[in-house]
Amino acid sequence: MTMEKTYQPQHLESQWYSFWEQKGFFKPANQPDRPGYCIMIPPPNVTGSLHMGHGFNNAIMDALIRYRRMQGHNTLWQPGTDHAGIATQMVVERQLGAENLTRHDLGREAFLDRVWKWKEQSGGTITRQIRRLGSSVDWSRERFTMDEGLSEAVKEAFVRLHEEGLIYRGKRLVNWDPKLHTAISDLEVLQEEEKGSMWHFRYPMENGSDSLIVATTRPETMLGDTAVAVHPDDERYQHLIGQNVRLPITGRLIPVIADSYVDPAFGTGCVKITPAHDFNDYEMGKRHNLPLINIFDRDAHVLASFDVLGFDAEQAREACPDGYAGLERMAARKAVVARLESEGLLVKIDPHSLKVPRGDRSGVIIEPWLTDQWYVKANVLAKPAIEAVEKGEIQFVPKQYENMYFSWMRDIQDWCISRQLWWGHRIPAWYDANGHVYVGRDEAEVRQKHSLAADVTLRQDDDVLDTWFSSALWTFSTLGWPAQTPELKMFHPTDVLVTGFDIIFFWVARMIMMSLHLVKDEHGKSQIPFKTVYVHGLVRDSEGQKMSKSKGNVLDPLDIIDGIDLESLLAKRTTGLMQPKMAEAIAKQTRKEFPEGIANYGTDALRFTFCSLASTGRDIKFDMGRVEGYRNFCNKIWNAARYVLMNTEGQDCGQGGEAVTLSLADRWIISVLQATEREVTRQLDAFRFDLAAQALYEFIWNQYCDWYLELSKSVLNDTDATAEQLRGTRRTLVRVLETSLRLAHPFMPFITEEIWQRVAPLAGKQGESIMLQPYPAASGEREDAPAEQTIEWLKAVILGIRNIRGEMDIPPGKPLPVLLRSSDEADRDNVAATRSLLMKMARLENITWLTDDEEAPPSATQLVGKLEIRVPMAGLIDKSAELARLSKEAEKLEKEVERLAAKLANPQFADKAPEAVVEKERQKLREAEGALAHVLEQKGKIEAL
RNA sequence: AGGACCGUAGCUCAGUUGGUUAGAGCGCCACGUUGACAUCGUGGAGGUCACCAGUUCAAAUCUGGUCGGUCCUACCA
Repeated sequence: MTMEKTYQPQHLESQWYSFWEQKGFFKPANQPDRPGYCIMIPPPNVTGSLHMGHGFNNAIMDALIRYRRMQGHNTLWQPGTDHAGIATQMVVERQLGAENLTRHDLGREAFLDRVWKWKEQSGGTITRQIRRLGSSVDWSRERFTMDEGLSEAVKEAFVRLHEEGLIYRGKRLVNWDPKLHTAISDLEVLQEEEKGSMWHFRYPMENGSDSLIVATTRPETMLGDTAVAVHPDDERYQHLIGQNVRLPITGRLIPVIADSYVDPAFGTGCVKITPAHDFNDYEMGKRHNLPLINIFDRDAHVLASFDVLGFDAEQAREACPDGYAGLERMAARKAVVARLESEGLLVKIDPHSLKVPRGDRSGVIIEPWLTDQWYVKANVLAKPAIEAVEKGEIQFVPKQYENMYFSWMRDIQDWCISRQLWWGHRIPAWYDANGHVYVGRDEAEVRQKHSLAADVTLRQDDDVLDTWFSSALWTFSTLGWPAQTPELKMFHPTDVLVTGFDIIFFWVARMIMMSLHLVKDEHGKSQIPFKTVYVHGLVRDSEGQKMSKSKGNVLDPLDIIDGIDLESLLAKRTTGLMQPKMAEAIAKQTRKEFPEGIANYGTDALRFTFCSLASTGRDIKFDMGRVEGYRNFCNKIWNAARYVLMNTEGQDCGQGGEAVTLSLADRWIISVLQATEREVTRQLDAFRFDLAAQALYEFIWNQYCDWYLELSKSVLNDTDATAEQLRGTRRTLVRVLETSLRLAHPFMPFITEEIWQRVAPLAGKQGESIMLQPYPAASGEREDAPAEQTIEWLKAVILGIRNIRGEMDIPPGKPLPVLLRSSDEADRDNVAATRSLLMKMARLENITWLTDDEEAPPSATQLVGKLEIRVPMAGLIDKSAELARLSKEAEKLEKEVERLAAKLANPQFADKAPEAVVEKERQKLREAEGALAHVLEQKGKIEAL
C-alpha cells in the first residue's frame, strides 16, 4: 500500500475518531493507582453551534487531555451542554412568532415540550462538531444542565443556601428587560455610550415665588419623582433645603433634600430623585426614607395607577395624570417634555452623550424596576473564594487575570438569580394563599417541614433560576454531587478550567464560590472546583473585530476543516439576520476576505493553528494564512513519513535489537530530539501551547526534514555501507519519526495516528493506538554533544558553500571544487568525519586542503570559524559579483568590530560587568577582527586581478 | 474618572529572571522539478523594538512620562 503523494485529511479523520470512540479510549483508564486528571468542558448552549472560540478552546483542552493521558494519568474530559435559559427560550419564541403564536397561547407545559423538542433536534449539532474537532471527550458521561441529576443538585444547592440564609427573597430594583419580561443580572447589561439630550426643567417651589432647575436625561421618570436633591454645602440652594417643590404635571409636593452624592458642578446642581426607576436614586431614597413611586408596567409603559411604596412598607396608589397612561417610555418622554414646554417650564435642551443600559440579548433599554426576586448573598460566599486564589490554591494562568477576579470579587453585589422565564430550573419555593413562602426540595418536603395541612393550597414559584446558577455547580453536579460518588472522589477538584476571560465573572467566580461552599472532601474540607484556570484570548477576525452573527463575520470551524465555497459561505452569513439590511455589507466584506471561499485544511491543521496562536495575549486575530502554513506542515510530515516508509518497509530496521552502527547524523538527530522533547513538555506544563507547537514545528521541519532526511540519503545510497550502518540509519529514521509522532499527537491527533499505525511496527512498537502510547520523555543518555557540534559545523560549511552558489549564480547541480585552509585542528577532524556528507550535500567535485603558505588561486571565500572555504573563480565566478559580496560582508564586519571595540574600550564595562560577559565580548571581537582582515585581504586580491 | 493590557519586519506574532548580530510563519525578490514533499527546495532583501527621559557598565526587556489602540469597572442626574 502506497501513501498518497499529498496529505488528504478528509480521508482519514472521521474513521480514526470512530475507531477511538468505539474502542472506549476516551474513557478514564479506571486504574485507581494512576493520578487523576480531569477537565470539565465549558458547556456550550445546547441549541447553538460551535464557533471559532469553541474550536480554539477544544484544541487546547484536547491537547492537555491527550498529553496527560499519554503520560499515564487517569484522565476524564467530560462533555456537556447548557440549557441557556434566555437564549433558548428566545429562539423557540421566535419560531412560534413565525406561526403567529406566543408562548402564552401554548401555556407553560406545551411550550416546554416545544423547547425540549427543539433541543433534541438541534442538540446534535454540537456533539457532531466536537467529534469533528477530534476532541477525546468521554461521551458516556455527557451531561446537560437540565438532566435529572443536575436538576437535583440545583434544588439541593438552592435549599441548602436558603436554609443558611444565603439565598433570600426581596423586593428590590432590578435590571428589567421590558421586551423579554424578565430580570437580568448586572453582567447581562451592556452599557454603551449613546447620543442623547439633557433636559433642564424648572420646578416651582411650593410657595410659588421661588423655583429651581433640575437637569435630567430621562424626563419621563419625573412622574415618579419623590424629591429633589442638592449638595449640602451648595450655597445656591441652602435656603431651599427642607422646603417643598410642587412637582409639575402631577402637582405632588416633594421635598428638597441635601445629600453629598450630588455633584454641585454637574448640570444645575439639582437632581430629581426617582427612587423606583434609578439605582442611585434608590439608594438615596433609602437614606432619606423617600417613597418609591413605580410608574411603569412590565412593558415599561406608563401605569394608569402608580404604585406608591415606602421603605417601611406602607403601600398606596396614586392615579396617573391624564394623558400618560399606557404610553411607552419614549412616547411618555415626548408628552412630558411637550407639556412642560407649554407651561414654560422647559429651560433648555442640551445635547449630551450618556451610557445607555441595554439587555445583551434583547438589545432594548433596560428599565430599573421594582420587583420581588431571589438573591444570593454573594459577599459571604466571596470571602473564601477570594482566599483560595490569594493562597494560591487556585491559580490563574496568565496570572494577571487574578487582578480582574479580585477587583470584581472584592466589590461583589448580591446576585439576582430568579428569571421570569419558563425554560430553566423552576425555583423550589411554594406560596400559600397568604403569600407566605416555603422552600424545600419538593412540595411534600415543604408540607412536612412546615407541618402544613393537606388542605392548604400551595403554588410553586413561577420563576426559574438564572442559567449560571446551574453552571456554577458544573464541576461537581456532573460528577454526581450531592451523592459522594467515586467519580467525585477521583476527579474533584478538577485540574484545569480552560476558558476565555469574558466569562470569569459569569462563570469562573461563581463556580469557585459554589464549590467552596457546597463541596467537602472526606475530611470535611471545602473543595475548590479546579486547581488552575487557563484563560485564553478571544478569537477575532482578520481585522481584529469580535466575531458575531450580527456582524456576519463568524466562522464555523468545520468550514475550515472541510472547506466551503464562496456562495455557501455567503448564504450562511446572510440568512437569519436580526438586521436584514446588513446583508449587503456582510456579503461585500465576505467576498473581499474569502474571494475563493475557504479551502479544506483539515482538523489537524486547524488545531495546530489554534495551539500556535495560544500565547498570552488577549486578542487572537485569526489569520487564514497560518492555517495554510500548518496544512503545509501536515503535508511535510506526510511526505517525510512517505520517504521513511519507502526506505524502511520490508527492510531490516533493527526491530529485533540487532547490532547497529549509528552515524554522526543518527547520533545528532537523536540528541536534538531529546532537547525537543524537553522543550515541548516544559512548554505544555507552562500552558505555552504556542511555544510548544513552535518547538515541534522547528524540529520536524527544520531539523528532521531539512537536514536529517537529506543526510540519511548518503548512507542509504552508499553501496559500500555495511549492514550495521544501514540498519542504524533505518532504525533512526523510523524511531525518530515514531517519537515525533507521539510528541505531536496532542496537537494533531489524526495525521499522527494514521502514520503511526504504519510506522510503529517498524520501530518495534505495539499497541492499538498512538493515543495510548507513552508521551516521549527526554533521556540524558541519548544526548550527544560531540555529534551535535560536528553536525552543526557541517551545516555551517554547507550553508557557506550554498551562499557562494546562490550569490554567484552558480547552478545548484554544478559540482564545485573546494579548497580549504584552517589553523584549527578540529576543522581537519570534522572534514575527515563528514567528508562524504559534505561532498553530497554541497555537491562538491573535490575537496583540497591548502597549506598555510600555499598561494590560493583567485576564489570566492567564506569563513566558518577559522575555516577558510574557497571556490576557485576560474570559469565560474564573476569578479564584480564576488567583490560586491565581499564588500557587503566587510561592511557588516566593520560595524561589528566598531561596536565591540567601543564597548570594550569603556572602562566602566570592563570593570563592572561579570568577567564571563567581558570575555565573551573579547572573543567576539577577536573573531570579527580576524574575519574582517581576511575578507579585506580577499577583496584586495580580487581587485588586483 | 479609576484600573488592566497592548504598540517589535509589509501582515500575524514569539522574545521566560536585563548581556543574541532582535527571531518565526506568511508575503516579497532571484534561482531551481533526474523519485519524500512545488502544500516543495536554495539563496536574498526587509526592523531607530511607538516616542521622550531615567536607572545601569549594559534596556525590546526595569522605572516615570507622552502619544496611539483595546478592554474592564464605576459612573454626572
